Amino acid sequence: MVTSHEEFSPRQQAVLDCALQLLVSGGEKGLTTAGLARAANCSKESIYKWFGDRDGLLAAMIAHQASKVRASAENGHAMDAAQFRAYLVAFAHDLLEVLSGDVSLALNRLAIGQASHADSRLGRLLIERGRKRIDQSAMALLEAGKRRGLIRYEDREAAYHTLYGLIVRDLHVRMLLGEKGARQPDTFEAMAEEAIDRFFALFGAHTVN
Amino acid sequence: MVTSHEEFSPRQQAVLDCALQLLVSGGEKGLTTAGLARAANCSKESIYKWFGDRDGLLAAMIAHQASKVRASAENGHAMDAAQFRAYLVAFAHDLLEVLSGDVSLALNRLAIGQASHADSRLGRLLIERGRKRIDQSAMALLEAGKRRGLIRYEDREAAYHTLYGLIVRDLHVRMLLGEKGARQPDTFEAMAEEAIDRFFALFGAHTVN
DNA sequence: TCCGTACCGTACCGTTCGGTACGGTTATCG
DNA sequence: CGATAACCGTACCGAACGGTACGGTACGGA
Repeated sequence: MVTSHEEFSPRQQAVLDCALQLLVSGGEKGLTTAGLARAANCSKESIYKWFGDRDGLLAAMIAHQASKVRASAENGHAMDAAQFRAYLVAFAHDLLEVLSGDVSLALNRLAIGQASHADSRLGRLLIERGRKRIDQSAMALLEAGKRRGLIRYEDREAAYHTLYGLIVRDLHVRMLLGEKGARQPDTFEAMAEEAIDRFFALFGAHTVN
Repeated sequence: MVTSHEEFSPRQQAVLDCALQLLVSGGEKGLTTAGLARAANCSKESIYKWFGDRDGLLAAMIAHQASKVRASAENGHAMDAAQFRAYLVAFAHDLLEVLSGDVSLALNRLAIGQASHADSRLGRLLIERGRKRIDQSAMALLEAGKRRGLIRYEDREAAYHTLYGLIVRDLHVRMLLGEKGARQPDTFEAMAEEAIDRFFALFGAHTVN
């Protein structure tokens, strides 16, 4: 049983990467212990020794994937309005890129599929390890913008959730449902710009409210 | 194979309702042909005769559930700003109620879980039969508001998607992931009001842009 | 009354998958 | 060199599930 934040050996990480690839290509039904053992050139016995059981393997996959992305903690320096806006656009663009990624979609599908019968352990893990990081960095950015008088808001969380909604809309669910029209990364740039425009219209310091 | 829009006999509808209940309580793994036959007091043979195979059953469940909700086609009469706003708030509230419903969440989880390996047939069915209706009625409402000079926008779809994002934010995905904190229907009213406030701030006719 | 139809309940079959056990191989350490 | 440990590949087991077949029953129409 993988409890909290143990690190995995390089060999185990390779197996986890292989498992992620299998999950991406074949969905949950495409990820079997026998198939993983064959694809990763390891034995089923090792898989069970390392990860306990299948649920442990899934949890380890989420933890492993989450450990790959590092939070970008910058914007400590002074920034003007244009830079702040550029940061927000970049955040929006990155968010759309991340959410539309193959591995992200596969893991979210997996966790959502499990959410009904198995409590929601994977779902909580996914939110805790994957989303919280993004939320924190974005809210730090918002806080910096407010401190410099570039935006104004009462509730930081509410402002962030509004920003998120303006950026993502219903794209995430549509992509999760497999709608191909929703996955066009070449449109993300324009969508990011538009979302940030609207965000400034709502929270910009120059507006009336 | 259930092709397009055949209707189901009362007996078949009862079985489909039973299947939905099973899906809600146990997730996809909780819905087996044997279990459904036992719960619905019918034979497996009948299930296969009626719906072809398991996929046909799932598709029939989506079609059956979608056939329950009828589009509310009203607001043909004249309305003032307050009424228009009330309609929008009601739409937002209804949307949140629908998306947080047990059956809706279960079906979305099912379709999302299948989206990876089985093309995305169920996903397309869910969007086509469930969402399109909501989208159309909401956009008709927006159009009526624009015609009366209560709001202004260039692109109807863009305005609607923004409205959707302001209302739902990331609540849908969080509920799909099983996060309990996201499902608090007593907060939907306030969320709907806030979302519509922001929508008017962006698209209201009295604002600068 | 007889026949066909639709249906139920159960038994059955083949497959797949999670999980375990075992023999063989490599490598590190004393 | 001998021993212990880690690991691979394969075989194996039990359970569950999708799908099919069959006997029994109620009903409606000729």
